Order: sequence, then C-alpha cells, then structure tokens
Amino acid sequence: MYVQDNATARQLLRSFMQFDRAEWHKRSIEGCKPSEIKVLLCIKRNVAPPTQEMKVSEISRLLHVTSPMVTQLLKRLEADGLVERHSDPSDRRTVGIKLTEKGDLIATKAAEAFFASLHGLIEYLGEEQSQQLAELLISVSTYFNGKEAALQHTYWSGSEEA
Amino acid sequence: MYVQDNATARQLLRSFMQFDRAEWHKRSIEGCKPSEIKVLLCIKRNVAPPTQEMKVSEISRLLHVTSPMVTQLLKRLEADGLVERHSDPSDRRTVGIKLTEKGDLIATKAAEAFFASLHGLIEYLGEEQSQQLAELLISVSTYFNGKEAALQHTYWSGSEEA
DNA sequence: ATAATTAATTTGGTAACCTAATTATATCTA
DNA sequence: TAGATATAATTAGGTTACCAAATTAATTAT
Repeated sequence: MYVQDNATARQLLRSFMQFDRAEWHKRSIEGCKPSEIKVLLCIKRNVAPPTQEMKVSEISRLLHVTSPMVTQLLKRLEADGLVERHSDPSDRRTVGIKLTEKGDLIATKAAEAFFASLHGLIEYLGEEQSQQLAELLISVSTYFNGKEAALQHTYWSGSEEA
Repeated sequence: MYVQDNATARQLLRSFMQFDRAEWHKRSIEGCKPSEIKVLLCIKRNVAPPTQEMKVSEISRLLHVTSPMVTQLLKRLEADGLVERHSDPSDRRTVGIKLTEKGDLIATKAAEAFFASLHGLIEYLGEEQSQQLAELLISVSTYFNGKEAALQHTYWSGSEEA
C-alpha cells in the first residue's frame, strides 16, 4: 500500500524539514528578538484608530500565544522603551498597549526588512508560483490544524478576525 | 515601489506563519519527544549495513544540530532503552550508536504515523500539487538559506549526502 | 615525543513557549 | 446590594529544543 506515493511523501517531508530550518523569521533586528518583533508588528498592524492601543488579550489571540507569554514579552519591550502600558480607566482590569516612537520605528524597519526579503523571494519564484505556494501552504495548515486555523488571521493580515 | 506585489507578499507571510504553527511534527509518540523521534528515525534510515551503527558526528551532520545536542538526546534515549552505545575499538574517541529492538519498534511506529499523515495530505492536495509544493518549498529554502542547504539531505532521504 | 587535531561530552547558558495559581476588577444574581 | 462568579492581566515555575565554550580522551602529524 502507498508504494507509489512514497517518493512524493519523502520529498514532501524533506521539503518541510528544510523549510522549517529556513531563516525567514529567526533574525534579530535592532536588538529585538523574533518574538518581540512579532509583538511590535502585531500592535502596529492592528491598533484601533481612536486610542492607537491594544489589549493583552487581543495580542494573545492574534499571535496565538497565551496571555502570560504576551505579558512577558511586553515587559521586555516596555523595559526597552518600545511600548507603553496605560491602565484603562473604563475597565481597570485591562491595559492599553501602545508603541512608543522608538517602538514604531523598529516595527517599521522590521516590516521593511521582512517585505524586502519577501519581494526577493517573489522575484526568485515568480509571481504566479508565489501565489500558488501561499495557497498550498494554507491548504496544508488547514489539513494539519483543522479548518479554524486557516481562517484565523495573523498580525500582518490587514483584515479583521471573522 | 512593490505596490502590486504587496498583496502577494502579505499572503505569503501569512501562509508561512500558519504553516509554522502547523502540528505536522510536534507530537510526542510513545513517550518520545519530537526531537528524540528525529534521532531514532535518523539512525534507522542511515545506519550502514555492516555494523548497523552510527556515530554522533554523523547524526549531528544529518540533523543539522550540534554534537552536544546529539549527546544529550542520546543520553535520554539510552536511559529509555531505545539506543545502545558501544565504544568503537578501532577509534576509541568515537561511539557506535545502534537502535535497540524497542527503539527500532518506536522508530517504525513513528515513521508509519508520519507517512500516514503525509499520505492523507497528498490525498487532500492531490499528487501533482503535492509535488509542486515540495519543489516550491525547496526553492524557498534555497532562497533563504543559500544553495548548500537545499542540497543537504535530511534523515528521511534514502539517498546519501553529496 | 610532542604538538596539533578530532570526537564526544560536560557545563552553563538562551528563546519561546506552556500551565497553574494569584490579584484585581467587573458583572451577574438572589 | 452583598456575595458568587467570571474575566484580564500578572507572577511563578516548568519544558523543549537548541547553542557555545571548555574539557577529556584518543588519534595523527612533525
């Protein structure tokens, strides 16, 4: 059984392993660790216009990490002067989180670096193949993580959660 | 600049993030952690016929992890009775590593689980798309990690290192 | 015979996550 | 409206998967 497919399965597995080791998001930028950069970008891309602030729970949901993890990351970012926390007067359990000027600058630089790298990739693969790749990877995520996962948005998606 | 491509770049980034979170190799099997399973499979797939043994340095090279890491993993696997170490009499600095019967059994089970999951994926995506995906991911790795990376084999590749 | 090299190991980190328990506040209910 | 319940964030402590530097032991090269 599966004799014919074995070659494809092995190729796939090998390609997954290699992609896993690929350094597309493992670099520190301006002294920020990858996980910290993700938080900065998440805030930059998802703040609501009136206050320009986000809640811990929103970041947690968008990045798919627990709120204790978000708290820890924010603690470091605050110590580095990249975000500010203000206790929300309308619900004092929550905290409004906002990028500082410095934090915004680093987020911008990080986004530029990410997109420059991606544009290089798109040039390398070609527009059409790049789009196909994105579609295929979403299908793979759907297959492995169940349908919900593929519908969830990450921090760089401009659109809102369903 | 890059205005047209921005949508593609964002889609790509989102697909990468989602794939990153996909649980295709994050499961423990039979009490073995993912990293331990990788070592077991690496040994099973790459042992040389005469002795059925491997060296730490070979595992390290094939899995792209440092030898101290391999040593640590082997220590746990040995404690669980899944591998055996024999000091090689022809070069007593090195150690021959071999799966025990129990280790071989778990490696077999792990491989079966991996491939069952992959065959499901191939069915889901279709044979042709699966192959295209594998090729695209290898291209992406080449782009991000440099040409050498794409030529290196992982533990499931039946073929030998170049 | 000594120096240099190599293989594996020990030691002591780090990054990125997690769960459980705690604290403070808000909301619901009797 | 007082007490019970729920929710947001944090603190505390643990895990996995890695790494670099130093060490030990054995081999090879001068």
